[in-house]
Amino acid sequence: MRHPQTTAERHELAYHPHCQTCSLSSLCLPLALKERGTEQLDAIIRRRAPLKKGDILFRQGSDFDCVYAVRSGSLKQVTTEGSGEDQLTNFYLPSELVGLDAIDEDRYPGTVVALETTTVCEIPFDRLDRLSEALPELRGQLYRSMSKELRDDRRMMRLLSRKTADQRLASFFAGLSERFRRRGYSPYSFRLSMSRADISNYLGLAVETVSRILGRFQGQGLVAVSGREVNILDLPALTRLAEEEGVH
Amino acid sequence: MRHPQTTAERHELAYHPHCQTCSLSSLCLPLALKERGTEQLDAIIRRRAPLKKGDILFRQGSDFDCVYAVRSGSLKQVTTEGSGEDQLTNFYLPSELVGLDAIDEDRYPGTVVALETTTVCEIPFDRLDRLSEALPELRGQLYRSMSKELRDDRRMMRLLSRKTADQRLASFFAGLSERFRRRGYSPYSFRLSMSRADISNYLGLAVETVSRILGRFQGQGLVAVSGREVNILDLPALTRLAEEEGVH
DNA sequence: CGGCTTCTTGATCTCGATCAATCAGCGTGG
DNA sequence: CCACGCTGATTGATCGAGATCAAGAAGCCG
Repeated sequence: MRHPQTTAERHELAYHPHCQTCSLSSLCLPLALKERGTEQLDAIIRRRAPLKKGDILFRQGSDFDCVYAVRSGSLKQVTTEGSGEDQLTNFYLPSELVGLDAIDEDRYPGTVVALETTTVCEIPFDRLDRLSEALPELRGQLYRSMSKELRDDRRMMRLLSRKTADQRLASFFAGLSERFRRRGYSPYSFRLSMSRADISNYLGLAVETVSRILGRFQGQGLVAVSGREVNILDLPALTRLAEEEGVH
Repeated sequence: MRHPQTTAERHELAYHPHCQTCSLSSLCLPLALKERGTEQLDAIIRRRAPLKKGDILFRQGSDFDCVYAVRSGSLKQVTTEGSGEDQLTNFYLPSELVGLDAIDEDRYPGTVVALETTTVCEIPFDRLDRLSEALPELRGQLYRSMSKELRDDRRMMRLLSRKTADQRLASFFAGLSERFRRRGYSPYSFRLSMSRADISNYLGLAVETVSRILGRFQGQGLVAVSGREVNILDLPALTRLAEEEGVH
């Protein structure tokens, strides 16, 4: 299909992703899949039309049928409980799987919103499950994704229950830096797709606190922040601060 | 095997559990398995000798090979990071699966300790995984278990980042009550297997705070607590308090 | 430009941590 | 059976990190 001519063919190129040619395949579900497996996975995946900033991927409480792999961009998951305030429970970056926490109750436990222009691969879960029967590597990768998310959650609980505001911010930036590095982007210079309000909500702090500490970090020469543009100046110090023990 | 005579037979009865006769089968992995599947699952499960209070099921960092289903008793998972203080990330009650967060890194991310005399079923994960290939219901149950743990983690994050100390305690008791109810025990009267220190660590509070609030709850007629003996007097009020919105 | 939202900065107040005894439970050995 | 010592639980007094309240400043888009 070197010279796509028909609209059908053009549509196919535009909306049907190929794991084989995806730059994320070494981080995403196809990890460890042989060619044949990747093809089978390809067959059940659809790429949704790109989401614009603020667009909703799915709403809290709606019926679960698909998990999504982030292809580009980023999203946040927000849970509203009771009469109450929202809780931002996760940010999702390329190659990460969204919606795994919906399997148990058969409905999405939070609303997922694009933070910028974002493309995702849509994977019907029942077909993924059936495919995982025949492909042990795929099954393993699924178990591993969920297990990793569990571990990350535990780390987050530790952050929320034991770390000071400074340590939380430091962890957040060190974590982002590491995630960008893994994905082949600069770990030192990047643009935040989330607002201060998102960050503070996620870290369990007030917006004002985030702002103040960012200012302090700037003064200490740890980072240079201008709006959403971030330059990490002293990653080792940041990491040290993030891991440094309690206030005891 | 009505009259076990040989030591081998007696050993078999003592240490080889049977999902078919286990009172937890409707909550645990065999959920939704047909007879044949349950037998296959039985074949790979071993029951470990009972753990006594304080015994360690596995240590943080040791190689992952088995997940464990709690049969009776209870355990806590504790993670030590850096030079630092422990973080209690989970309590496990009968029918719950322990060790799912170890799959990704192939080592246990925390130490799991028995809080009282506890029996567990030991399930080699590689065999469980292979069995899940042939038994879609088992696979589904595994996915669901992990998914549920993810959801519970998100709820915990919400608790840690948005709830006051009173609300945390109220959530904790309401949650325990519900878990006991599910398992067929009284939701109103039970014995805590964990210490105040465990509770406070889990909830991200100081021991003194837990103690004080427990006293206050007692005064308000919400619960009657004597040592580790708990009587829930006003569950609706407790639930209301737990869900009640922010301090805004 | 003007009307937004988002971000920063400053002043005050509060919840829960910390410090410090005291108390209760409980196993151990005399 | 009781004194002793240890660990865990309660209670009281103080303090501080970070929330909240209250303005400004700076983007951002029509």
